[in-house]
Amino acid sequence: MSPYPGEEASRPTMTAEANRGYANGRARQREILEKAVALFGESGYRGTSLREIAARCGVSHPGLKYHFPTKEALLLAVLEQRDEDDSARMAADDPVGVEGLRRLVEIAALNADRRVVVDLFTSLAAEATTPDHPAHTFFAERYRKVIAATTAAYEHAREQGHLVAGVDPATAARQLLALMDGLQVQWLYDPATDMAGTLRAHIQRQLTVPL
Amino acid sequence: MSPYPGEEASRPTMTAEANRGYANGRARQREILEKAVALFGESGYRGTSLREIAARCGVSHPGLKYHFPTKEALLLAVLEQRDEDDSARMAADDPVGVEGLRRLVEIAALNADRRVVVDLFTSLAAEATTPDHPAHTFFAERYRKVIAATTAAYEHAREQGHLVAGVDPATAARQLLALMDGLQVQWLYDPATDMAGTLRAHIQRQLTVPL
DNA sequence: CCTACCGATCGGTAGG
DNA sequence: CCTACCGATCGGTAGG
Repeated sequence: MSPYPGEEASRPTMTAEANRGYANGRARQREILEKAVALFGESGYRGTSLREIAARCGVSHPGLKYHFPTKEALLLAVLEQRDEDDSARMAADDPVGVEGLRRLVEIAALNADRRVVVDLFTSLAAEATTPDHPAHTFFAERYRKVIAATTAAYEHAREQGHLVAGVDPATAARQLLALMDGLQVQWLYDPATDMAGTLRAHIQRQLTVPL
Repeated sequence: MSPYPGEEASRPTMTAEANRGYANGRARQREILEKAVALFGESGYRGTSLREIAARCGVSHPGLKYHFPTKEALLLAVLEQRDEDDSARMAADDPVGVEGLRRLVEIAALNADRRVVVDLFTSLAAEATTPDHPAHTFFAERYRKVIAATTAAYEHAREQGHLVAGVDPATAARQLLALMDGLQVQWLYDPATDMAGTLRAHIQRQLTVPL
């Protein structure tokens, strides 16, 4: 299923030596993804060259293409890997109600130590608003899903009587996620920006219980 | 003062014909800026070539450089022009208190008909978080100024007794601007997003008077 | 994984 | 404003 050679291609006739080579290949792939995250975040997708990424990994640029056949494939691999990491970090698959909102504040707090990741999503989300950008569908889908999940969290909070009267779950969800995105940009320009605290203050004003 | 030749250079010895040429030059400059706004917004600064902009204006790319000596100069001219337009749109130089907050909602409403402008600021603000980007200082300064002005508006509202207890002006200002930025990204992905309405709902919850 | 190469495109300059 | 050019760099490919 993987679109990358050297991974599945050698699997059927795998010997001990091929297996070691396979493990090395995986490590190299992780290294490439790590460097790509940093560079796509710093300079965007369009502003980053495969040669730059390859150089940071100590390989030639066709060497990089041995692991990821095109620049676009590398981009999508980067985004999918980051999404998986974030999902793992969210622990529960569908945190619910006030607990779900608390999770978002925790993520904002964690992000203050992950500039490369914040840089990545901020840069690419803005770059990919054009429909023909290779990451456009990824982000359009991502916004749709995250807004839906956050709306559900607010709805659950309302059912529990934890929501201040007059707060509309769908509107509140869009506000919360817009706030997270906007605070990340402010924080990139001014690291003194308190992302988690500012977010917490916003949510607390919508709740009847302590966050 | 202008860094662009063909504008001041010919001024001292201006004849009727040179004057007409000068007027044509100004019109051409406006056209270049207009096309540059659209392309920088669609593809970012790094993703846009001078040849693309020039082609849309029907000139050669050295022809474009006759008006703007470098790509960077063109970028800064675009940003300065947009800032002037927005300042003019804000009418009063320093809208104050609740009236100042209302102005921000009005701008959000206007922006729903100015995709190119929203695209421009969203793309460039994200791209320019790197300190060596030519627009970095512009945006860092812009955030600083806009946050200060919005904080002042909230403080004025508080003095008038229009602010709900517990709303901190500085925090509220950062929230409001983050919300605007984040909603613009959501709106670029989903034009059904109600930027002005969502913003208005947020502010209304902080006020003791109707917005 | 490498070297060597491709055509395309970039921002900028020379010279008029 | 133009044509013609520069060196640099791009993503991708050939062939091993």
